[in-house]
Amino acid sequence: MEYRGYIIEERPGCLVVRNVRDFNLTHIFECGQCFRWIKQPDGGYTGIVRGKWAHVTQEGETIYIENATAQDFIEVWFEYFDLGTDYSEIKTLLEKDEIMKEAIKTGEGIRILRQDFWEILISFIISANNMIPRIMKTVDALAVMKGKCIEPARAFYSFPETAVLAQASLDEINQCRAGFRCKYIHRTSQLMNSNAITKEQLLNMDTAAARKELMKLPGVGPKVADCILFFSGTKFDVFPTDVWVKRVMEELYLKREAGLKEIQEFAKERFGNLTGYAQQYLFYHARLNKIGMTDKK
DNA sequence: AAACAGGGGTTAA
DNA sequence: TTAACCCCTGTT
Repeated sequence: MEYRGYIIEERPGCLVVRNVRDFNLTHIFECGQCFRWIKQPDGGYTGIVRGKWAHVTQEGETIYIENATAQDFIEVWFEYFDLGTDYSEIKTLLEKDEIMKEAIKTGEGIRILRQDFWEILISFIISANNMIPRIMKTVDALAVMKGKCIEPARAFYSFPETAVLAQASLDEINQCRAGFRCKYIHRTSQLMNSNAITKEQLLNMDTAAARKELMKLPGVGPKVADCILFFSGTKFDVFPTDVWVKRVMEELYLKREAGLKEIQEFAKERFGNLTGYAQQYLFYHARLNKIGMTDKK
């Protein structure tokens, strides 16, 4: 059958999706936006989304989603992989910038996953001053501790519900080994459980206000707030500026050291309302090619 | 082998 | 504006 431009075919235990463009599993899963997809020996990735696991592989413009049905595609995967968005159009607009053109060449198959707001919030609190393998371990530890077991044979656990984390004691949260971030997880969970902030509220604010609102949560500063807004599909004109993005902007664009505010204003000027996507291509490009790492402290 | 640096920032001073 | 921060891995 056909669904919104994609040809989908149900096979036993597996879904085949054709006509998938601007899509590269490595670019998507290794560009730092998600923490629950693990590369497998067959080159595919196994991940846990909305309480269900899936294994995804790709051959050209065809993707195979193991443990998914056509109905799952319509209800979950189409949106999750942002398949309704034309990334060719985004890239064409950004490629007018010669530097960006290079960055896009590196990560041409990046797509911004539409991830769960609550899971992204906690995941990016954990990401502060941390590295990806450890963030992944910590998120998984939280899931094992407080999520639901969805596949005993492979120890797959869903991300914990807000109410469950909110009820956990700080001592319990500490067992996920997130260190000084545990107290942020603890307090933020309680605030979120009493609906301190909802995604719907943020959608109705402008980006600056939404950012400010998120930063009221413990453990959420400017960078983490931008990541939460972007990777939860709430706002797209943000420019999450971590050390990599700072370095790549300084090296390729500004040619000097620059502050956070300066970089973000420059990005807004240069990339308009596509700053989020621009940031993601730059981040992936900078990390893969270690741009900005030479002779910088 | 034991010490040390530093990591996809935030907080508190 | 700047140091401390949990934990862990990779480096001296």
